[in-house]
Amino acid sequence: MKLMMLDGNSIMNRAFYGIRLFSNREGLYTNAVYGFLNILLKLIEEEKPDGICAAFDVHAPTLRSRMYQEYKANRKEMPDELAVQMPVIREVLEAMRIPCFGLEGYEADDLLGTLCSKITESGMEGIVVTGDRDALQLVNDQISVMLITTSKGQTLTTVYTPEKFKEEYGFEPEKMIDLKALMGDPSDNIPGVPGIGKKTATDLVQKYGSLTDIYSKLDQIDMRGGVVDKLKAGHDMALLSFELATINKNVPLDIDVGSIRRQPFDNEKLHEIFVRLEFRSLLEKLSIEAPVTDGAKAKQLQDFVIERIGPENWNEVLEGINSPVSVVCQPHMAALAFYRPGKVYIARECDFEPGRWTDFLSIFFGEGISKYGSDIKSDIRMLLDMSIYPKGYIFDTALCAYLLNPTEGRYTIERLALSYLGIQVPSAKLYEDGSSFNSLSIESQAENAIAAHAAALFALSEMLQKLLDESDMKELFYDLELPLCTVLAEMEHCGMKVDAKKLEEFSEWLSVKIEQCQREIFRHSGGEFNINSTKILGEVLFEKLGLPPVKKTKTGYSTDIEVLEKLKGRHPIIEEIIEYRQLTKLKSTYADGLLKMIGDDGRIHTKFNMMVTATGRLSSTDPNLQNIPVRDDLGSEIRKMFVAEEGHVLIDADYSQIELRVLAHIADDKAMIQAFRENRDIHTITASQVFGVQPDEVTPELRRRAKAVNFGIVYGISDFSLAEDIGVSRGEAKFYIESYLNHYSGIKNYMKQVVESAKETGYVKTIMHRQRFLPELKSKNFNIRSFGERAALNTPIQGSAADIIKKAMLQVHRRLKAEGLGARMVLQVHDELIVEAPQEEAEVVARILTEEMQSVVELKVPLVADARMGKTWYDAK
DNA sequence: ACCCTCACG
DNA sequence: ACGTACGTGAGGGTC
Repeated sequence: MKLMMLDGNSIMNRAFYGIRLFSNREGLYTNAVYGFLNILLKLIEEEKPDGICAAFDVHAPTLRSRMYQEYKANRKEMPDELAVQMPVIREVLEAMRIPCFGLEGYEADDLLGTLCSKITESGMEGIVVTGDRDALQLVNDQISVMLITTSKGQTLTTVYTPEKFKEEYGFEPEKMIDLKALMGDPSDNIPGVPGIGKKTATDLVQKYGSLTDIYSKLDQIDMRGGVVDKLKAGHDMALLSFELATINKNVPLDIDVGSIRRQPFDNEKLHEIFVRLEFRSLLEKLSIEAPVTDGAKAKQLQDFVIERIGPENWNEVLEGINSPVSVVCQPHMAALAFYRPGKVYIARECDFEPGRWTDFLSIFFGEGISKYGSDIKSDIRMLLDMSIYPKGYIFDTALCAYLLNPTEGRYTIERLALSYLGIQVPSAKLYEDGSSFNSLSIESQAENAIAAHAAALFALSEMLQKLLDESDMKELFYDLELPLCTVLAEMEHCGMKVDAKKLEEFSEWLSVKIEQCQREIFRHSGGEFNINSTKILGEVLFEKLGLPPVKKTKTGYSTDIEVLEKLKGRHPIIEEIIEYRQLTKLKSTYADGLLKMIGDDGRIHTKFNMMVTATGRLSSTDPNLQNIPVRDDLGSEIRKMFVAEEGHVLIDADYSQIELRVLAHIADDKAMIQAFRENRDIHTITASQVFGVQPDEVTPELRRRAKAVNFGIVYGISDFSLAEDIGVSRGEAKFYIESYLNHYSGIKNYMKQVVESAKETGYVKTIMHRQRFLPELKSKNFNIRSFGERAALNTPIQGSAADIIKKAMLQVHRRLKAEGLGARMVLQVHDELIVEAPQEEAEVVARILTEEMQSVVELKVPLVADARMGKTWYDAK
């Protein structure tokens, strides 16, 4: 009979600090609960205990706090983000039928100690799980202690048996108390003997035994560093700390340890809790199904028949569709399922004659059939790749859920069904692997899974449409985001032409340079090593070569560009490393990275993601074409490899200062509005105002500083960071900011007002009503809260600029189509649009671009866009 | 899986 | 007194 005893507070603490902070959609922090459960589930699996229980601290004066009043006063307060999770874990443990103990006036330690002594008496076995080394004093032949540590995000467990303890510490487990008495516990603010650290304390206990022994043999102690004097002086402290470190094993706790047995979880309750906490992976791991009795919705969703569509009946079925259906497409489009209330139809390519499949798809994806989808941009892209031009999509659950809360991360049918409907649908993996779908039988898992997804998608569409109707984002969704799906799908489908040969040559040239550079580095360091490893590079620079470490990271020496710049001139190796970094970055990420992505058509087809950013921007992946080098000469060579098709040109149009213009508009700042209306150089004007000189007296250096201030304002500035950035003193930076805000008083007011309003409502909005929730603003943690404030300031600016260029994309797309041009939009880079156009359309297209980009919205300042053209992206920029 | 570094707006 | 600018994605190393 083995009983596992959890130190609730301690494990929650480890979990909290071991995992990055996250919360559910309601802003309830859940990371510690999540981490706790992962640890617990792993332990249950590995240790297979017969019984489990947990002990918690109860807020009340404890014996320890009475003994040592400073103890309580000095003890670090539990952060609020963790405190709110304590009742939640209690609730979860109750649903798992794991008894929790807490007793006023006693700490969890003491309860565990008492349980252990009961176990020892009754001849059972016990294992204490905790993150607190104090508990090691409980180790004996029947009791082991599992110590949980988190290091670099990994959770490690070490089981201490008497043997293991002795091996590590060199004395018996119960002498742990004597050790603590001498060395104290800095994390708990227990003092120990002043001047005696871990090393000396361990030596003392090993050589002389218990605290009593040590003090009775003081005259025999032969150690350096005035140890004996320190012991004499700290005697009282040692006695007090001994008391504090001793775990009470005789708490009045009326429990029969033998009766604590594992019981089946209350799955219904767990399901309810996990849905609320959004612990989808745990639901899956524990195979907890939704309670079927959970209302009509769940029933309706399981209440459908599956009908196969084939060559013989598809015409008839499609003709009978007169209301929206929800469609789930399988990757590669070898199969699809669609739902109308009560019925799921499944169509598979393998059931159709060659060529007939696309006929079917063309009709199904025609205007006549209204469709709900999930991530329809991807579906449209797939269809375009099959030369089908889909129409009739009227809703997208993923996109809608993203608008409702853009910081959630993923918006799959599975996840949305869980959080919006409280329903578990089978994993999409069952049908997403196309190869298996073609070989399955009617009742197979994959078929049921895709059908269940289609059904859930329908219910989700109805629910999310309602939520959208209640929001003020209907227009944003139906007139901007939804139509943009087609535009982006077309851009992905079209792709950008790349000169593979030139790119390969560049890669080879880089290889040669890298080798030279590497040789130089090895020569300077006097040996070979992996320059890519920051760990080893740090050792070489700061230990072997003895250079001064400028800055540290969490895990060691920092070797980033800022550090290297500071070390420049102190050793010739530094410049070589800077060059090496530049060359290898270019080769691996850009030259070789892009070469891998060139398709059979000689073009690169990036993916534009609409549901990633917190602000409403797009992002680009596989490959990322939004971060192609431009800021330095060698890097921008890459842009020469992006070329226009034969007889075509690239036209690149970008907004001038869109974020500052948006800021001037939102903040309604008279001075900045005027500057933009007069079409002045904003950084020069800023410099003139902040530094009190005439505009024509603004030196390049002053303009540079003003530019940094302008950027800083947009990001939510601090004097410290601005000082770092432009290399002036903090005081000077502070003066710049104050001066700036005095001249731009509208911006000063805006900064104050937007944060206040966000704190009140919990969210911020863009000019087109895109919203972002900021639960961070409620945090008691200064850093988290400050982050929330900067995000509150920045999101309306960055997000409104994103709204604007998205609308511009729709208008440009429509114009190009309406005017029957052969030009195609191929790329968007946040404030920049790139179009590939037949040579003869160049001038017309350049004009369309600037016209449409400038006219999307009427702000208090003009929007300005400039277009350039060339055979390569380099030339067009 | 996470960290560091570095590319972009 | 805190710790230090917003938003992204990719590659290579480490554990």
